[in-house]
Amino acid sequence: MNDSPRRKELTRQAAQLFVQEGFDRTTVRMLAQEMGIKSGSLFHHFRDKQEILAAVIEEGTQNALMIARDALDNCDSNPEARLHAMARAHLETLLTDRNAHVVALYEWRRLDPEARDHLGHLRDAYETLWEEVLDEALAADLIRGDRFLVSRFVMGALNWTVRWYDPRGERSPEDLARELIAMITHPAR
Amino acid sequence: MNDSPRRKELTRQAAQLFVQEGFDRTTVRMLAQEMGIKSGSLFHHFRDKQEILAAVIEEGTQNALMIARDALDNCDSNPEARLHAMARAHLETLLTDRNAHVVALYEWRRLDPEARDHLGHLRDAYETLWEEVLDEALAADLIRGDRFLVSRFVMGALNWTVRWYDPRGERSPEDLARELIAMITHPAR
DNA sequence: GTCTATAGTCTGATAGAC
DNA sequence: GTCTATCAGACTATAGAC
Repeated sequence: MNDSPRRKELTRQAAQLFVQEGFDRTTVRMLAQEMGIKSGSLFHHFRDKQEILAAVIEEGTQNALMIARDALDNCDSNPEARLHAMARAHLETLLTDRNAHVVALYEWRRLDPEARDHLGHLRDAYETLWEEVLDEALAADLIRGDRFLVSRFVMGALNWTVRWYDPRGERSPEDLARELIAMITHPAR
Repeated sequence: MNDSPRRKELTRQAAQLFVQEGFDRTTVRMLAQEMGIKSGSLFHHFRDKQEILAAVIEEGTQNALMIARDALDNCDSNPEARLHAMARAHLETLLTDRNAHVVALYEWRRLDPEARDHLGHLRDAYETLWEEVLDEALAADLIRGDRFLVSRFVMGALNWTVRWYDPRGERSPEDLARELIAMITHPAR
């Protein structure tokens, strides 16, 4: 539709509800209430409920991509540092912001085919970034295994944190990143 | 309610739909059609939709627990063999049967508080099994790290396979288990 | 850009016949 | 144990006034 600041703010609020309740359980009335408007007014900003989901997922993936690129640009160039930067960036978008990126990962299946098609390249760009960093780690013998499987196992371990992580606990996303890297890397010999 | 063979069969069919569509999107009419009856008849077997979910999750967790115990009873007693048996059992209940255990993991949040309370001990028993096996691996220096984090990372890597695994592909659950163990273990030195 | 009002559909669940 | 018929409520989305 458009990408006014207003729409951006509404998208941000929708993301929070989608994480809390799940997309299917979130009604347009709940969304409108969260936004401080009536449900009818919502459809001035979004064509339908699907479009809200697409906006959230686009926002979440774009944001994750940006933060990951930033982190990679500002860390040491050795494979371990890059791996750690990538994992930390991923966890921070999932656990600190706790919003749009979670929706992108957990509600992807709810996108209709057209939206999935339109957003596929964004998702691919993010996954490619991961695969590059993992390729470097594999080439340096920091990790061992099949590239495809390693990337999926690592992403799984990271993405599942959403289910158990307690932000009020004593572990930071950075702690988690460090521990995961320690678990899967073979120290220099 | 009860646990007749009929109810067991209906539960099995419900599990399949819950995996395919998600609990929220699955209507009682869809469930009834899958079962070959009309929607009104469904409520002769289950009090309400919630009870169907609870039945599926109970079945899925109990089955996973049974299969895991079997696998542990019939494998070598060294920590690596036990870890492998556990991972393979977990993946087989998720990827081969592709049913109730997936629902137990992915729709747990949809249980109402009473059901969650009633099924909590089953879930705990299964997680305890995992922690025992991981403790042995940690004690043997096969894996390194914090017990809590290691168990969650491993379960995350395993549980996430549901999202990308293609049963028609060339990798078996056993292959996946072997590769995951290889990734996280430090070979004897 | 937001409101009120409501159309039209689908939902989980119940009642009573067979 | 299954059926038909239906209720009452919730749902997404629209129309038109302001």
